[in-house]
Amino acid sequence: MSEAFQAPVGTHDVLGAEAAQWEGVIATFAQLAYRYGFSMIVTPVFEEVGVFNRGIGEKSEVATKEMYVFEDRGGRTYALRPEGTAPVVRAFVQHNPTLPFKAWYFTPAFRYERPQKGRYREHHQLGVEVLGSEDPAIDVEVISLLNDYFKAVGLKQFRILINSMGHEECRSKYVETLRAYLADRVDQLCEEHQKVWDQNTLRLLDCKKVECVAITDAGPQLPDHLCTECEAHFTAVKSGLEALGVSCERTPRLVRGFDYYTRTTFEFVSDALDGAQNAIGGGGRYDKLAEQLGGNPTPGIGFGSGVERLLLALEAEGQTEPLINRTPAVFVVDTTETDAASLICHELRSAGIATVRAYDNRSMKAQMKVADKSGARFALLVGPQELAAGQITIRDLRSEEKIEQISIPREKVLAEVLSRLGK
RNA sequence: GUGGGCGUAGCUCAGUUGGUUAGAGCGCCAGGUUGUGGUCCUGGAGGUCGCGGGUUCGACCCCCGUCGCUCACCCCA
Repeated sequence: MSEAFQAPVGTHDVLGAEAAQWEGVIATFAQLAYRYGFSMIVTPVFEEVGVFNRGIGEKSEVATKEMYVFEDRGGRTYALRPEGTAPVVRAFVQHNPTLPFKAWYFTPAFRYERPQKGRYREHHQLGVEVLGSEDPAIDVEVISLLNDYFKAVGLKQFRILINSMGHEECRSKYVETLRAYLADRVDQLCEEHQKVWDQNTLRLLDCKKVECVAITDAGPQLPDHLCTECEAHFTAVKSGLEALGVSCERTPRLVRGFDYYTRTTFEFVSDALDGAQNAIGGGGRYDKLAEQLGGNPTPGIGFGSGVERLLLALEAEGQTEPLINRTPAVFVVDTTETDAASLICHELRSAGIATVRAYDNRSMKAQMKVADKSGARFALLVGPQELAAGQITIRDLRSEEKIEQISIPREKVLAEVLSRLGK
């Protein structure tokens, strides 16, 4: 046992019933993103470290302590992506596509942290990015998409927190005011922040310690420092969402971990999940990011949503049924030791019917047991009798009381199965 | 990075104050039913008790270390 390998710390294999759930939530997202006019984008899982450092902030927790950074054999320094936005913006800058550029993705993300419930070293995100417009209608569309998505997968107990960081100027003015205010009260902060309060001052707003909450509550507030344009933008987003019947709570404390955010930021939180890891999706505007990554100034907005967290939230709400059916329609039982099963399977599969079978010439009883467990609707039986008579026996595996089973000519099997499946 | 809990069959777990061949349920395989699943009955396979060291006449049990899992802090999806 000690000789066998296992998945690295903080990573997980997804298989079996869980995999069906993954397929369901991913397919639902892809479908919805298509409806909203997004195309899929695939970018490398690793990038030059600068892509992340410049975007999410060199002093941010994620960049300083949590990135998987490595040097390749050519001496280049790369990082495994800790989040999904920066790579998309990098690709956008590189290819300069027509605007607006709307892309969705499904990607793993890597952060070197201590794993716990709802937090892993490798997790997966579904997300979208829109580049090329600062129209509040886009903010509305992006938030509405995520809202529709969570509803589509059956999530009920979630809320939307929204805030505006203002553009660069509002933001830096506010940070200055806040720092000045805090400078006189450092000793009243929580132990941890007394040491690091001037490193990333905004993050202090996110501190849950009573000391910090009390001080920041009494201090200068972010909404009071927005310029008229930023406040107008925020108001437009808010009313746009209301028009769609999407309600959200303005949360001045909502300060997200990446430096690239400007103006709108938002977070979807699940009330079915315990406090610490309750964010199931989050994002915001990043109007300066394209520039920071060497492109033309281009506003953008997007979100990332954690698949593992979403699944935890669904489970916490008691919803464990996959959104997609992955049980086969037909199971072929063959005891003739010929290629009969192989031919039937191929014929049905070619006609679009999910068909499975047993292998290794097992007894009919054994094959029937496997058929039962497969969840297939029908079993097609071929034994020496059927082979000699040119027939196939079709048996309904779902009939609970009476056993329903008839034999039909071999050449009529496809038509019979299709009609029984209502196709 | 810091702290708590836990590592016994594929899974969920028992295992008496350390005492001889380590158990159950589920799952798996075979048979009962010489061609037919879901219920039932019988039998079987499967464990170097995470790994390494120590204490002891003797360790799954006690001690130390290590690896892993898990929960929390921090941070975030």
